[in-house]
Amino acid sequence: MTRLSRDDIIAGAGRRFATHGYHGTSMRDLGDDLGILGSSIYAHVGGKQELLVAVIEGGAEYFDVSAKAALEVDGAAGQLKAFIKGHIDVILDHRAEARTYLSEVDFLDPERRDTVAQRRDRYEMYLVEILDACVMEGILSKEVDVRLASIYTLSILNTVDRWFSESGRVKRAELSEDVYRFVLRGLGGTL
Amino acid sequence: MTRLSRDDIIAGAGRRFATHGYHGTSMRDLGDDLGILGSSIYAHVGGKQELLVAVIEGGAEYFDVSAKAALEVDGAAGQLKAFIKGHIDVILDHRAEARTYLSEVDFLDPERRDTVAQRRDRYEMYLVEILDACVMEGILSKEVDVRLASIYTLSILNTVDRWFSESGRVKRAELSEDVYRFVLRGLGGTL
DNA sequence: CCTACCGATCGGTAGG
DNA sequence: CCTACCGATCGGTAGG
Repeated sequence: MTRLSRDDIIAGAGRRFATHGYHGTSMRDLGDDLGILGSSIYAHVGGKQELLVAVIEGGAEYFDVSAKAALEVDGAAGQLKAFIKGHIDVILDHRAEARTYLSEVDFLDPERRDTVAQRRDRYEMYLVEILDACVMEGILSKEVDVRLASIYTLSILNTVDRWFSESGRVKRAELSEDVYRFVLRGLGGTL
Repeated sequence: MTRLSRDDIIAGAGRRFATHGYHGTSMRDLGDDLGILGSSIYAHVGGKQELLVAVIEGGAEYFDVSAKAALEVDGAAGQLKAFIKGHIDVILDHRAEARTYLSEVDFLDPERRDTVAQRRDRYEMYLVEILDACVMEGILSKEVDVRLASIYTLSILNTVDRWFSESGRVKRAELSEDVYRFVLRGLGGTL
């Protein structure tokens, strides 16, 4: 039994926030999960809100890293494919942080919430850029509403953790491929 | 200043739950919104959980009615169009109930939560039925994974209230049309 | 990380 | 629907 690290506490908070919500989680609940008292958590972090900030910014970071990597790929089609696969990997490999990031932002203090919202907008803009590139390369028609397309795509991607199971019928690689095909075709593109 | 009805209380609860979450809402918060004391709410309902049940089952009912109406339409394409338009109308005309239904189900008592989950599965089955009909009518290919298709479609539909604005660039009728086209094309169908 | 607390707020009730 | 409460739980702190 060694002492817990700050990261352990944050990871535990992420799991609780993702399943029970920020307001549905008490410091004592969290302590129980970690095998310590609720009050002992204050030896590692300043407070409950600080935990939410850490979890959410951790989640945001995963998505940003993934998007930036996707932009490095050659060719718009490859970028779109990488963006989709990257998003699915983040959401499934970091379920707690990703879900908290996607669902609990509203409970951040107003100022921090705005910052995170901007960061999320920027992430969406990466996808818009990629879709624009698809139009420029002639993979997608100029008539495509790229803004709507990015919203549809992210709606699908952000829900994956709600139904996907690693042991299910559909495999993860197939899913990425299928979403890519669905989106590209949906926009009238050529595969 | 006349007395509030039970429905007024439930509507108020829906608004609060949708924006602040079930656990982020206290009976006193709710009373403030309604212009009464938190404790006065107990003259109308048995408790907080009963409010959540009422809001969520109200939301579920709107969706069910909409889906059943869609199934009455002639032709699979028309049914799909009606299902999509109906879902968007429910989510935008009853934002509070719909959002609470979609986001706060986990906070229902276990038994009730299972019932609601079944109801939601049944709603998804309506869409699967419609997509199956599309395959049978030759609008969609037999290779289409109808289960995945229904998930993608509902993912898009369930997120609409998060970004759509009545005063925005895209009109509601255009949106329904656009989602319909996106889905049908995405599945390799013919418009 | 625990002991021993604190004031504030929570869901809810009795009685009118 | 209000007055006047109740015990339980909340986020958080002082001191070790």
